[in-house]
Amino acid sequence: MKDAGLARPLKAGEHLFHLGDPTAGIYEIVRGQVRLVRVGMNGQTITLHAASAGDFIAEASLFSPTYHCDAVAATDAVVRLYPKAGMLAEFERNPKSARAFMAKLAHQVMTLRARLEQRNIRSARDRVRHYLTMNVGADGRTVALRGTVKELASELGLTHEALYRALSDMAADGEIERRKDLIRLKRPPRV
Amino acid sequence: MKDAGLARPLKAGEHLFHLGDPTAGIYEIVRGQVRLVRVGMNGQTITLHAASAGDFIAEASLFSPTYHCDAVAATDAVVRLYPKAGMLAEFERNPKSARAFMAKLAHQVMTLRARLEQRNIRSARDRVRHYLTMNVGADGRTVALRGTVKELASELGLTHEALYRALSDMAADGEIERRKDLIRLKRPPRV
DNA sequence: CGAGTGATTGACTTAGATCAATGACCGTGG
DNA sequence: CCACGGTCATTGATCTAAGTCAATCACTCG
Repeated sequence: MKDAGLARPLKAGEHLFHLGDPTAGIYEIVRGQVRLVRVGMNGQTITLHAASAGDFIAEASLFSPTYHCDAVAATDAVVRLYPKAGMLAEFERNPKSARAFMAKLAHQVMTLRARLEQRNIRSARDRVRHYLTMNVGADGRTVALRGTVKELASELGLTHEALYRALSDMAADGEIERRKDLIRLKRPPRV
Repeated sequence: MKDAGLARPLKAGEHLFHLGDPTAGIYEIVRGQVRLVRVGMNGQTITLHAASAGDFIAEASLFSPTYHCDAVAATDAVVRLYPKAGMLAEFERNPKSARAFMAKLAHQVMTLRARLEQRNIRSARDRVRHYLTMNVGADGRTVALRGTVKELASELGLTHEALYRALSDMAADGEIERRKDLIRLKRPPRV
Protein backbone atom coordinates (compact mmCIF):
# COMPACT_ATOMS: atom_id res chain seq x y z
CA MET A 1 0.00 0.00 0.00
CA LYS A 2 3.04 2.21 0.19
CA ASP A 3 3.53 2.17 -3.54
CA ALA A 4 2.82 5.74 -4.46
CA GLY A 5 -0.42 5.84 -6.35
CA LEU A 6 -1.34 8.64 -8.67
CA ALA A 7 -1.75 11.95 -6.90
CA ARG A 8 -4.53 14.16 -8.18
CA PRO A 9 -5.61 17.63 -7.10
CA LEU A 10 -9.26 18.54 -6.74
CA LYS A 11 -10.86 21.94 -6.62
CA ALA A 12 -13.51 22.52 -3.99
CA GLY A 13 -16.80 21.22 -5.31
CA GLU A 14 -15.21 19.02 -7.93
CA HIS A 15 -16.43 15.45 -8.24
CA LEU A 16 -13.95 12.65 -7.80
CA PHE A 17 -16.44 10.08 -9.00
CA HIS A 18 -20.16 9.67 -9.46
CA LEU A 19 -22.54 6.96 -8.46
CA GLY A 20 -22.50 4.35 -11.19
CA ASP A 21 -19.04 5.18 -12.51
CA PRO A 22 -16.89 2.13 -13.06
CA THR A 23 -14.61 1.72 -10.07
CA ALA A 24 -11.01 2.83 -10.51
CA GLY A 25 -9.78 1.90 -7.06
CA ILE A 26 -9.26 3.20 -3.57
CA TYR A 27 -8.43 6.80 -2.85
CA GLU A 28 -6.36 8.18 -0.06
CA ILE A 29 -7.05 11.74 1.01
CA VAL A 30 -3.72 13.53 1.06
CA ARG A 31 -5.03 16.97 1.87
CA GLY A 32 -8.39 18.64 2.30
CA GLN A 33 -11.75 16.99 2.76
CA VAL A 34 -13.80 14.79 0.48
CA ARG A 35 -17.40 13.85 1.12
CA LEU A 36 -19.17 10.72 0.07
CA VAL A 37 -22.73 11.69 -0.64
CA ARG A 38 -25.86 10.17 -1.98
CA VAL A 39 -28.60 12.17 -3.62
CA GLY A 40 -32.15 11.41 -2.62
CA MET A 41 -34.72 11.33 -5.40
CA ASN A 42 -36.01 14.59 -3.97
CA GLY A 43 -32.72 16.28 -4.77
CA GLN A 44 -31.27 16.84 -1.33
CA THR A 45 -27.94 15.19 -0.61
CA ILE A 46 -27.04 13.15 2.41
CA THR A 47 -23.49 12.64 3.53
CA LEU A 48 -22.34 9.08 4.03
CA HIS A 49 -18.88 10.02 5.16
CA ALA A 50 -16.65 13.05 5.39
CA ALA A 51 -13.07 11.94 4.86
CA SER A 52 -10.07 14.01 5.86
CA ALA A 53 -6.35 13.83 5.29
CA GLY A 54 -5.07 10.35 5.96
CA ASP A 55 -8.36 8.60 5.40
CA PHE A 56 -9.02 6.08 2.69
CA ILE A 57 -12.31 5.97 0.87
CA ALA A 58 -14.10 3.53 -1.36
CA GLU A 59 -12.46 0.37 -0.02
CA ALA A 60 -15.54 -1.50 -1.09
CA SER A 61 -14.96 -0.39 -4.66
CA LEU A 62 -12.44 -3.21 -4.96
CA PHE A 63 -15.29 -5.63 -4.88
CA SER A 64 -17.84 -3.76 -6.88
CA PRO A 65 -17.89 -2.87 -10.57
CA THR A 66 -19.30 0.60 -9.95
CA TYR A 67 -19.26 3.23 -7.20
CA HIS A 68 -22.24 3.26 -4.92
CA CYS A 69 -22.23 6.99 -4.17
CA ASP A 70 -20.73 10.30 -5.25
CA ALA A 71 -17.43 11.64 -3.98
CA VAL A 72 -17.06 15.37 -4.02
CA ALA A 73 -14.33 17.61 -2.66
CA ALA A 74 -15.59 19.78 0.19
CA THR A 75 -12.43 21.88 0.03
CA ASP A 76 -9.52 22.08 -2.33
CA ALA A 77 -7.96 18.69 -1.90
CA VAL A 78 -5.40 16.22 -3.11
CA VAL A 79 -6.11 12.52 -3.39
CA ARG A 80 -4.03 9.55 -4.35
CA LEU A 81 -5.46 6.67 -6.32
CA TYR A 82 -4.52 3.07 -5.64
CA PRO A 83 -5.72 1.27 -8.75
CA LYS A 84 -8.06 -1.60 -8.20
CA ALA A 85 -6.44 -4.01 -10.65
CA GLY A 86 -3.03 -3.56 -9.09
CA MET A 87 -4.28 -4.14 -5.59
CA LEU A 88 -6.30 -7.21 -6.44
CA ALA A 89 -3.39 -8.67 -8.37
CA GLU A 90 -1.12 -8.00 -5.45
CA PHE A 91 -3.54 -9.73 -3.10
CA GLU A 92 -3.65 -12.69 -5.42
CA ARG A 93 0.10 -12.90 -5.71
CA ASN A 94 0.98 -12.20 -2.15
CA PRO A 95 -1.34 -13.59 0.54
CA LYS A 96 0.56 -11.63 3.13
CA SER A 97 -0.58 -8.33 1.67
CA ALA A 98 -4.11 -9.65 1.51
CA ARG A 99 -3.95 -10.46 5.20
CA ALA A 100 -2.56 -7.06 5.96
CA PHE A 101 -5.40 -5.40 4.14
CA MET A 102 -7.96 -7.56 5.88
CA ALA A 103 -6.40 -6.73 9.19
CA LYS A 104 -6.62 -3.07 8.40
CA LEU A 105 -10.29 -3.37 7.53
CA ALA A 106 -11.05 -5.45 10.61
CA HIS A 107 -9.36 -2.86 12.75
CA GLN A 108 -11.37 -0.10 11.18
CA VAL A 109 -14.58 -1.99 11.85
CA MET A 110 -13.57 -2.29 15.49
CA THR A 111 -12.78 1.38 15.83
CA LEU A 112 -15.91 2.49 14.06
CA ARG A 113 -18.10 0.30 16.24
CA ALA A 114 -16.53 1.78 19.31
CA ARG A 115 -17.11 5.29 18.06
CA LEU A 116 -20.69 4.45 17.20
CA GLU A 117 -21.22 3.07 20.67
CA GLN A 118 -19.82 6.26 22.06
CA ARG A 119 -22.53 8.24 20.35
CA ASN A 120 -25.11 6.33 22.33
CA ILE A 121 -23.87 8.15 25.38
CA ARG A 122 -26.02 11.16 25.93
CA SER A 123 -24.15 13.14 28.54
CA ALA A 124 -21.23 15.21 27.32
CA ARG A 125 -19.22 14.36 30.37
CA ASP A 126 -19.71 10.62 30.05
CA ARG A 127 -18.90 10.87 26.39
CA VAL A 128 -15.63 12.51 27.20
CA ARG A 129 -14.93 9.84 29.79
CA HIS A 130 -15.59 7.16 27.23
CA TYR A 131 -13.17 8.80 24.84
CA LEU A 132 -10.50 9.23 27.45
CA THR A 133 -10.74 5.66 28.65
CA MET A 134 -10.62 4.43 25.10
CA ASN A 135 -7.53 6.45 24.33
CA VAL A 136 -5.33 6.25 27.39
CA GLY A 137 -1.69 5.64 26.69
CA ALA A 138 0.34 2.75 27.95
CA ASP A 139 0.59 4.23 31.44
CA GLY A 140 -3.17 4.01 31.74
CA ARG A 141 -3.66 7.59 32.76
CA THR A 142 -2.56 10.04 30.14
CA VAL A 143 -4.26 10.86 26.87
CA ALA A 144 -2.41 12.70 24.15
CA LEU A 145 -4.47 15.31 22.35
CA ARG A 146 -3.75 15.29 18.68
CA GLY A 147 -5.12 18.26 16.82
CA THR A 148 -7.17 21.10 18.22
CA VAL A 149 -9.88 20.87 20.82
CA LYS A 150 -12.40 21.90 18.21
CA GLU A 151 -11.43 18.92 16.11
CA LEU A 152 -11.82 16.67 19.10
CA ALA A 153 -15.24 18.14 19.70
CA SER A 154 -16.42 17.23 16.25
CA GLU A 155 -14.96 13.75 16.57
CA LEU A 156 -16.97 13.37 19.74
CA GLY A 157 -20.06 14.80 18.15
CA LEU A 158 -20.23 17.74 20.54
CA THR A 159 -20.06 21.46 19.99
CA HIS A 160 -16.73 22.86 21.02
CA GLU A 161 -18.44 24.90 23.71
CA ALA A 162 -19.97 21.82 25.26
CA LEU A 163 -16.61 20.10 25.22
CA TYR A 164 -14.83 23.05 26.80
CA ARG A 165 -17.39 23.13 29.56
CA ALA A 166 -17.23 19.41 30.17
CA LEU A 167 -13.45 19.58 30.40
CA SER A 168 -13.45 22.55 32.78
CA ASP A 169 -16.05 20.90 34.97
CA MET A 170 -14.06 17.69 35.11
CA ALA A 171 -10.91 19.62 35.88
CA ALA A 172 -12.73 21.60 38.58
CA ASP A 173 -13.89 18.35 40.14
CA GLY A 174 -10.33 17.09 40.11
CA GLU A 175 -11.23 14.24 37.82
CA ILE A 176 -8.71 15.25 35.19
CA GLU A 177 -5.77 17.55 34.83
CA ARG A 178 -5.24 19.48 31.64
CA ARG A 179 -1.86 20.14 30.20
CA LYS A 180 -0.95 21.44 26.79
CA ASP A 181 -1.74 18.68 24.27
CA LEU A 182 -2.34 16.19 27.05
CA ILE A 183 -4.94 15.18 29.60
CA ARG A 184 -4.11 13.23 32.70
CA LEU A 185 -6.75 11.20 34.50
CA LYS A 186 -6.59 11.95 38.17
CA ARG A 187 -9.08 10.51 40.56
CA PRO A 188 -10.79 7.23 39.82
CA PRO A 189 -14.32 8.63 39.90
CA ARG A 190 -16.17 6.91 42.75
CA VAL A 191 -18.56 4.39 41.24
CA MET B 1 -18.38 -19.01 6.44
CA LYS B 2 -21.43 -21.19 6.24
CA ASP B 3 -19.60 -24.14 7.75
CA ALA B 4 -21.34 -24.54 11.07
CA GLY B 5 -18.95 -23.57 13.79
CA LEU B 6 -19.30 -24.72 17.35
CA ALA B 7 -22.40 -23.44 19.04
CA ARG B 8 -22.06 -22.50 22.67
CA PRO B 9 -24.63 -21.23 25.15
CA LEU B 10 -23.84 -18.44 27.57
CA LYS B 11 -25.62 -17.45 30.72
CA ALA B 12 -26.26 -13.76 31.28
CA GLY B 13 -23.16 -12.21 32.78
CA GLU B 14 -20.88 -14.99 31.64
CA HIS B 15 -17.63 -14.06 29.96
CA LEU B 16 -16.97 -15.34 26.47
CA PHE B 17 -13.37 -14.18 26.58
CA HIS B 18 -11.19 -11.78 28.49
CA LEU B 19 -8.73 -9.17 27.38
CA GLY B 20 -5.43 -10.89 26.85
CA ASP B 21 -6.83 -14.36 26.24
CA PRO B 22 -5.31 -16.08 23.23
CA THR B 23 -7.65 -15.62 20.29
CA ALA B 24 -9.81 -18.59 19.35
CA GLY B 25 -11.55 -17.02 16.40
CA ILE B 26 -14.60 -15.08 15.34
CA TYR B 27 -17.94 -15.47 17.08
CA GLU B 28 -21.35 -15.13 15.60
CA ILE B 29 -24.17 -14.16 17.92
CA VAL B 30 -26.95 -16.65 17.37
CA ARG B 31 -29.28 -15.42 20.10
CA GLY B 32 -29.21 -12.82 22.83
CA GLN B 33 -26.78 -9.98 23.25
CA VAL B 34 -23.05 -9.91 23.91
CA ARG B 35 -21.13 -6.80 24.86
CA LEU B 36 -17.54 -6.01 24.13
CA VAL B 37 -16.26 -3.99 27.02
CA ARG B 38 -13.05 -2.53 28.27
CA VAL B 39 -12.40 -1.81 31.90
CA GLY B 40 -10.84 1.50 32.78
CA MET B 41 -8.15 1.51 35.44
CA ASN B 42 -10.69 3.16 37.69
CA GLY B 43 -12.88 0.08 37.53
CA GLN B 44 -15.80 1.33 35.48
CA THR B 45 -16.47 -0.45 32.23
CA ILE B 46 -17.05 1.13 28.85
CA THR B 47 -18.87 -0.65 26.08
CA LEU B 48 -17.11 -0.86 22.75
CA HIS B 49 -19.95 -2.65 21.04
CA ALA B 50 -23.21 -4.33 21.86
CA ALA B 51 -23.73 -7.20 19.43
CA SER B 52 -27.08 -8.84 18.79
CA ALA B 53 -28.29 -11.89 16.94
CA GLY B 54 -26.74 -12.09 13.52
CA ASP B 55 -23.71 -9.95 14.34
CA PHE B 56 -20.16 -11.15 14.21
CA ILE B 57 -17.65 -10.04 16.77
CA ALA B 58 -13.89 -10.10 17.07
CA GLU B 59 -13.10 -10.13 13.36
CA ALA B 60 -9.80 -8.52 14.23
CA SER B 61 -8.91 -11.49 16.41
CA LEU B 62 -7.88 -13.30 13.24
CA PHE B 63 -4.90 -11.01 13.03
CA SER B 64 -4.04 -10.67 16.67
CA PRO B 65 -2.64 -13.26 19.09
CA THR B 66 -4.84 -12.06 21.97
CA TYR B 67 -8.21 -10.40 22.44
CA HIS B 68 -8.16 -6.67 22.95
CA CYS B 69 -11.21 -6.44 25.17
CA ASP B 70 -13.65 -8.52 27.21
CA ALA B 71 -16.77 -10.11 25.79
CA VAL B 72 -19.58 -10.69 28.22
CA ALA B 73 -23.12 -11.90 27.68
CA ALA B 74 -25.66 -9.18 28.46
CA THR B 75 -28.48 -11.72 28.33
CA ASP B 76 -28.65 -15.47 28.05
CA ALA B 77 -27.14 -16.04 24.66
CA VAL B 78 -25.87 -18.53 22.14
CA VAL B 79 -22.76 -17.94 20.08
CA ARG B 80 -21.05 -19.86 17.34
CA LEU B 81 -17.30 -19.99 17.05
CA TYR B 82 -15.50 -19.91 13.71
CA PRO B 83 -12.02 -21.07 14.58
CA LYS B 84 -9.21 -18.81 13.57
CA ALA B 85 -6.90 -21.48 12.21
CA GLY B 86 -9.57 -22.89 9.96
CA MET B 87 -10.50 -19.52 8.53
CA LEU B 88 -6.94 -18.43 7.88
CA ALA B 89 -6.14 -21.74 6.25
CA GLU B 90 -9.19 -21.40 4.09
CA PHE B 91 -8.17 -17.90 3.04
CA GLU B 92 -4.74 -19.21 2.16
CA ARG B 93 -6.09 -22.08 0.16
CA ASN B 94 -8.90 -20.29 -1.55
CA PRO B 95 -8.33 -16.67 -2.55
CA LYS B 96 -11.97 -16.38 -3.45
CA SER B 97 -13.03 -16.84 0.13
CA ALA B 98 -10.44 -14.31 1.19
CA ARG B 99 -11.91 -11.83 -1.22
CA ALA B 100 -15.39 -12.55 0.02
CA PHE B 101 -14.34 -11.88 3.58
CA MET B 102 -12.58 -8.68 2.61
CA ALA B 103 -15.64 -7.56 0.74
CA LYS B 104 -17.75 -8.24 3.79
CA LEU B 105 -15.44 -6.18 5.97
CA ALA B 106 -15.26 -3.35 3.45
CA HIS B 107 -19.01 -3.28 3.31
CA GLN B 108 -19.26 -3.12 7.06
CA VAL B 109 -16.85 -0.22 7.15
CA MET B 110 -19.03 1.60 4.65
CA THR B 111 -22.19 0.99 6.59
CA LEU B 112 -20.66 1.93 9.90
CA ARG B 113 -19.29 5.16 8.53
CA ALA B 114 -22.68 6.07 7.20
CA ARG B 115 -24.30 5.34 10.54
CA LEU B 116 -21.68 7.38 12.31
CA GLU B 117 -22.29 10.26 9.97
CA GLN B 118 -25.97 9.96 10.74
CA ARG B 119 -25.29 10.54 14.39
CA ASN B 120 -23.84 13.92 13.55
CA ILE B 121 -27.32 15.01 12.62
CA ARG B 122 -28.86 16.71 15.57
CA SER B 123 -32.50 17.01 14.63
CA ALA B 124 -34.62 13.91 15.06
CA ARG B 125 -36.51 14.64 11.90
CA ASP B 126 -33.40 15.08 9.76
CA ARG B 127 -31.98 11.95 11.27
CA VAL B 128 -35.03 10.02 10.22
CA ARG B 129 -34.77 11.56 6.75
CA HIS B 130 -31.18 10.45 6.52
CA TYR B 131 -32.14 6.95 7.49
CA LEU B 132 -35.00 6.81 5.04
CA THR B 133 -32.93 8.12 2.16
CA MET B 134 -30.22 5.65 2.97
CA ASN B 135 -32.64 2.75 3.02
CA VAL B 136 -35.07 3.33 0.21
CA GLY B 137 -35.84 0.29 -1.86
CA ALA B 138 -35.29 -0.04 -5.58
CA ASP B 139 -38.33 2.08 -6.37
CA GLY B 140 -36.67 5.00 -4.59
CA ARG B 141 -39.63 5.77 -2.39
CA THR B 142 -40.48 2.96 -0.04
CA VAL B 143 -38.59 1.83 3.03
CA ALA B 144 -39.30 -1.54 4.57
CA LEU B 145 -39.33 -1.54 8.35
CA ARG B 146 -37.67 -4.60 9.72
CA GLY B 147 -38.27 -5.17 13.37
CA THR B 148 -40.17 -2.96 15.76
CA VAL B 149 -40.20 0.80 15.86
CA LYS B 150 -38.44 0.68 19.19
CA GLU B 151 -35.59 -1.22 17.63
CA LEU B 152 -35.38 1.34 14.88
CA ALA B 153 -35.29 4.07 17.48
CA SER B 154 -32.27 2.60 19.16
CA GLU B 155 -30.55 2.08 15.82
CA LEU B 156 -31.08 5.76 15.15
CA GLY B 157 -29.92 6.74 18.60
CA LEU B 158 -33.26 8.26 19.52
CA THR B 159 -35.72 7.44 22.26
CA HIS B 160 -38.73 5.65 20.91
CA GLU B 161 -40.92 8.57 21.95
CA ALA B 162 -38.85 11.01 19.91
CA LEU B 163 -39.06 8.73 16.92
CA TYR B 164 -42.82 8.30 17.20
CA ARG B 165 -43.22 12.04 17.33
CA ALA B 166 -40.92 12.66 14.40
CA LEU B 167 -42.80 10.11 12.36
CA SER B 168 -46.22 11.51 13.24
CA ASP B 169 -45.06 15.03 12.45
CA MET B 170 -43.68 13.97 9.11
CA ALA B 171 -46.86 12.09 8.34
CA ALA B 172 -48.95 15.10 9.37
CA ASP B 173 -46.92 17.29 7.03
CA GLY B 174 -47.52 14.84 4.23
CA GLU B 175 -43.84 14.11 3.89
CA ILE B 176 -44.26 10.42 4.45
CA GLU B 177 -47.02 7.89 4.58
CA ARG B 178 -46.96 5.14 7.14
CA ARG B 179 -48.15 1.67 6.42
CA LYS B 180 -47.69 -1.44 8.43
CA ASP B 181 -44.00 -2.42 8.22
CA LEU B 182 -43.40 0.15 5.52
CA ILE B 183 -42.88 3.86 5.02
CA ARG B 184 -43.47 5.59 1.74
CA LEU B 185 -41.81 8.89 0.94
CA LYS B 186 -44.37 11.30 -0.41
CA ARG B 187 -43.53 14.86 -1.17
CA PRO B 188 -40.00 15.88 -2.03
CA PRO B 189 -39.55 18.32 0.87
CA ARG B 190 -38.99 21.80 -0.54
CA VAL B 191 -35.34 22.72 0.00
C1' DC C 1 -0.16 46.00 12.65
C1' DG C 2 -4.69 43.96 11.36
C1' DA C 3 -7.10 39.63 9.98
C1' DG C 4 -8.23 35.14 10.97
C1' DT C 5 -8.64 31.35 14.19
C1' DG C 6 -8.56 28.79 18.47
C1' DA C 7 -9.71 28.82 23.44
C1' DT C 8 -12.87 30.05 26.82
C1' DT C 9 -16.82 31.71 29.30
C1' DG C 10 -21.61 33.81 29.83
C1' DA C 11 -26.73 34.09 28.87
C1' DC C 12 -30.67 32.18 26.74
C1' DT C 13 -33.46 28.84 24.04
C1' DT C 14 -34.99 24.59 22.65
C1' DA C 15 -35.26 19.99 21.10
C1' DG C 16 -35.20 15.84 22.87
C1' DA C 17 -34.97 12.98 27.18
C1' DT C 18 -37.80 11.54 31.07
C1' DC C 19 -41.75 10.35 33.43
C1' DA C 20 -46.34 8.83 32.92
C1' DA C 21 -50.60 7.04 31.21
C1' DT C 22 -53.57 4.54 27.86
C1' DG C 23 -55.07 1.29 24.45
C1' DA C 24 -54.07 -2.60 21.28
C1' DC C 25 -52.14 -7.22 20.94
C1' DC C 26 -50.58 -11.59 22.04
C1' DG C 27 -49.49 -15.72 24.19
C1' DT C 28 -50.51 -18.69 28.11
C1' DG C 29 -52.16 -21.19 31.68
C1' DG C 30 -56.17 -22.50 34.33
C1' DC D 1 -62.49 -19.58 26.29
C1' DC D 2 -61.08 -15.91 28.96
C1' DA D 3 -58.54 -13.30 32.39
C1' DC D 4 -53.96 -11.72 33.16
C1' DG D 5 -49.28 -10.19 32.49
C1' DG D 6 -46.12 -8.42 29.22
C1' DT D 7 -44.69 -5.65 25.29
C1' DC D 8 -45.37 -2.41 21.64
C1' DA D 9 -47.47 1.88 19.90
C1' DT D 10 -48.75 6.39 20.88
C1' DT D 11 -49.48 10.76 23.09
C1' DG D 12 -49.19 14.33 26.91
C1' DA D 13 -46.50 17.19 30.38
C1' DT D 14 -42.25 18.64 32.22
C1' DC D 15 -37.27 19.23 32.76
C1' DT D 16 -32.68 19.81 31.49
C1' DA D 17 -28.52 19.41 29.24
C1' DA D 18 -26.64 20.76 25.22
C1' DG D 19 -27.07 23.84 21.32
C1' DT D 20 -26.96 28.69 19.79
C1' DC D 21 -25.60 33.35 19.97
C1' DA D 22 -22.24 36.34 21.55
C1' DA D 23 -18.16 38.41 23.52
C1' DT D 24 -13.25 38.39 25.01
C1' DC D 25 -8.43 37.18 24.94
C1' DA D 26 -4.34 35.06 23.15
C1' DC D 27 -1.75 33.80 18.96
C1' DT D 28 0.06 33.42 14.58
C1' DC D 29 0.81 34.82 9.91
C1' DG D 30 1.60 37.76 6.30
